[in-house]
Amino acid sequence: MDEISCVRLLEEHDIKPTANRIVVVRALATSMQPQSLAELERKICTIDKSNIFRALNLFREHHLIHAIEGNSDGTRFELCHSHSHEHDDDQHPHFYCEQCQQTYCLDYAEVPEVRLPEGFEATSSNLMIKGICPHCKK
Amino acid sequence: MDEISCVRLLEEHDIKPTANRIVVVRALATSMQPQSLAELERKICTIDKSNIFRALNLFREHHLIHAIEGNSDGTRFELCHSHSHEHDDDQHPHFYCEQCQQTYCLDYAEVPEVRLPEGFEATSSNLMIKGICPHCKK
DNA sequence: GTTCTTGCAAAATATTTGCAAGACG
DNA sequence: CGTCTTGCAAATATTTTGCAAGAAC
Repeated sequence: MDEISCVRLLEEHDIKPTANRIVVVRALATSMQPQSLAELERKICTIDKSNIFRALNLFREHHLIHAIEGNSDGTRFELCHSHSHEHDDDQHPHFYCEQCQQTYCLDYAEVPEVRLPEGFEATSSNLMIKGICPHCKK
Repeated sequence: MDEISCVRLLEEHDIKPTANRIVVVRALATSMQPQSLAELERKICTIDKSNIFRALNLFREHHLIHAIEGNSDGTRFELCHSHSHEHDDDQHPHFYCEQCQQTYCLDYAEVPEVRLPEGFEATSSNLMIKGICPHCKK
């Protein structure tokens, strides 16, 4: 994804496209897998981690990215596929390789609905499958 | 759960039932919800956190408890319902209340199978639903 | 000038390990 | 004795905040 597209993406989500933010979005956009703060920190050595952190929080508030938890190692982030500015309706399962610790998106599949007991109200759901990926299995 | 049952539970999983371990299992057994290390630390003020930590790790290795991730705040632990010593086939969804930060077991439901791409091999899965619980909704 | 953004440092948390003393057999 | 367990301290890792300098408007 080029710089122009990154700027547009930020603006679509009402985020002022500063130099740092463009770099962070681009790092997310060009990653095949959801990235953790630590991974981004390693990739983007020109920007301080506190600013990557702040950018991620901002992106999250503006529904540009969403967090994926349950990876064993920290939270990871990926661009929302849906373009809604209000909420993120794109929630697919993920696969976490216990060997190489990569998180893969299983975006062909849906997270199935679970009937909740009376009074519970869901806002999001997260299905994490763990195991060994093809690359590590060999 | 009384002390005798706790001892038996430990022994069934080939864990030597020391005084500390009995206290930790009991704390887990008498909790309605999965507990985090921090919560256990607060409940069990007689035992150092490093030992609670080591007990939890040991229990996990012996498939007496399993970890539940994706709570936003750290990992939580609950007794395995199945009595297998080899692996844990009891994997039900959980509900995390974003208000009170409690994790509820939805143990009436199953975590549905997701078809994985060629070469991926699953060992466990974890479905976490977030939202507001009845108690906080009022 | 006022507000927003940035980098650095450091606070606050959370997780994990080292080690010596003690318990257990 | 030798092994396992425990408590305390401290190392690590992770997440988050404070603040002053600079950029943007």
